[in-house]
Amino acid sequence: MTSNFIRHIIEQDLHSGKHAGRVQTRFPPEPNGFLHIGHAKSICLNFGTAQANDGRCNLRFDDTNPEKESQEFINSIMADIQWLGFSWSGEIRYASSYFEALFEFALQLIRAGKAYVCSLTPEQAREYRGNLTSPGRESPYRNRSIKENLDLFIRMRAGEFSDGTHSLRARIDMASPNINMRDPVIYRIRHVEHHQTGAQWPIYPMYDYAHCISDAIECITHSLCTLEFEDHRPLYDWILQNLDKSSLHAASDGVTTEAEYVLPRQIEFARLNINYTVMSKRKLKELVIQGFVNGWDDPRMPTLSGLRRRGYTPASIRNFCERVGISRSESVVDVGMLEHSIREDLDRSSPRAMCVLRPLKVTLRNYPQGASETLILPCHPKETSMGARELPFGRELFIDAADFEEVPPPQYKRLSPGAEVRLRGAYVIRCEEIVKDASGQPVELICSYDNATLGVNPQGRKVAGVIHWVPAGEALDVEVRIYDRLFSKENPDDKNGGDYKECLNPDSLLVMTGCKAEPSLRTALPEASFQFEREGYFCVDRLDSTADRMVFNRTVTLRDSWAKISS
RNA sequence: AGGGGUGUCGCCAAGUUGGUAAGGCACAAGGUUUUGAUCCUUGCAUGCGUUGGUUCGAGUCCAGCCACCCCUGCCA
Repeated sequence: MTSNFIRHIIEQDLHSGKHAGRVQTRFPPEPNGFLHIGHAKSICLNFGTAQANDGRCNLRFDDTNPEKESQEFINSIMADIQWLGFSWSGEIRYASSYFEALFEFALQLIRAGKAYVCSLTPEQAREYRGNLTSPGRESPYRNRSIKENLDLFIRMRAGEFSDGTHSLRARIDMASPNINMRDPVIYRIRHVEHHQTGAQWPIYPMYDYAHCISDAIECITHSLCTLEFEDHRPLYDWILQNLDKSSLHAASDGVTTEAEYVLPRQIEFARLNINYTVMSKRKLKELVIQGFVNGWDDPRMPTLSGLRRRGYTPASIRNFCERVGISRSESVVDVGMLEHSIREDLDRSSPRAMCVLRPLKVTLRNYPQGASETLILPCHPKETSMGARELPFGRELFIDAADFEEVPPPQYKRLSPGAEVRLRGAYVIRCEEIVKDASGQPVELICSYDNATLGVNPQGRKVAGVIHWVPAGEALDVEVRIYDRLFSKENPDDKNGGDYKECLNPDSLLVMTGCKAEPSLRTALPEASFQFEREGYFCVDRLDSTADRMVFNRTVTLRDSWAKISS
């Protein structure tokens, strides 16, 4: 476990006794889309930090903008977190369940002269805000009396005003070089139903206002978020510091005594980027809505539900996140790192099987007509505890067309005319004749087998190549979906390259039908992973696979040093 | 032009009082192997954005410069 700056901060806090040894984090998604692997980094960080320090981690839906949110997303987020292997502390939290408290705190700010109702239109407000280099101007409503502000704000809540006519603003500093401090809006009027609170509220708090108070209510000690919120930290602190601390404590879930009640600290870290994919919810949503992929859980998507369907395991994703680390520098992680993580896990855990993607018939002419035998193959080369499976062997087989070359390139170890190759777990065969169709394509290989080579190497010669095969009669007809990266450019977000959708990889999905799988696969359950020997890791599609038409998704290929040599 | 950040090997990333650059991925070369897989061994930054300075000694301290990222939603 490599160290990082957040672990350092927590160690220091633990050492100084800042929170009396307490570590409380939270994962605060907005339910406006599916979780992706970038969220996994945050989940692992937040839940992992709590776990490592005997602390707790809440799941809190940051649901302050009902227009974009829905219960469907809440459900998927909960499922994904559990699938990843984490469990939140206590009940699920919602920022919306703090609406009443949030309203009371707003009243408190107004009474202290720290907030006012502004009646500028959104357009005017933008104009008054100034820009990056010039300061803003104070709103003409900035000096309304406390009494008037109270009256107006209460009427806002009562639903007397239409959307956008008024807003509640924090009274900070219109000349601040930090634009977030130029009297930020903390409440807006929105006459829309909320997925949790229904039609109860015509006003909704803004993120900056709701988030810090929600943290304080939940007695969060370390509020971990991504770098883009760095500029918001002064506002986060301002709001909490301008509220009466004992009233915050009173509204909190009461874990600590008054003396121990410490305000949460926001700490930012760099978000995860991976090459050959996009990581913004907006773009992922666009891919779904415009039909470039088949839903949020399309196996090509970097969403957790997509990765799951692709065959990624929770452990592989957790290991990946650990490997990538936490820092404050923006970076782009090579997708090879993710692939390494899943290969590492699946190599250890998945049983081996054979499946021929592009069947080429092989007839063993010296194998007795009508005869057959049953071979026993181990399910894993190292893990003997995984047992063995049976495989029928006979005169007619299928091998993969990719394992035969009529004119073999240098160093070729597979089958070619006159050459010998080992059938995995079975005999050594020699290719003696090629049967071709009208166009000259090989359709069948007539071979001989050496019946002295079952389980032993041939005498006096070395057979270096080993290829996979299935029995022709008993093989299962299956569909195999070959997935590749969704984008063909390393950085789809690169503005110079035009719209990110222009570099979608046209070959990101290849559906192969008529593939031949060994019969032991018949009982494979949805989501089960296998290594199809010499091909890669595949899983049974959890949604589309049926007993009479099994569907396997390619999770990732095996490392392929031959591909490097041969090209 | 203002504010906030970041720059250590092709990609991530450690480096906590200045003492002479962890680890992972990738890559390369060997070895084992009935998966050209796995596994094992070895190699891979006299260099830490850059230029100066302080010091016996600097990735770590100081100053200047350069590059890149974020900020002008009543989004989060």
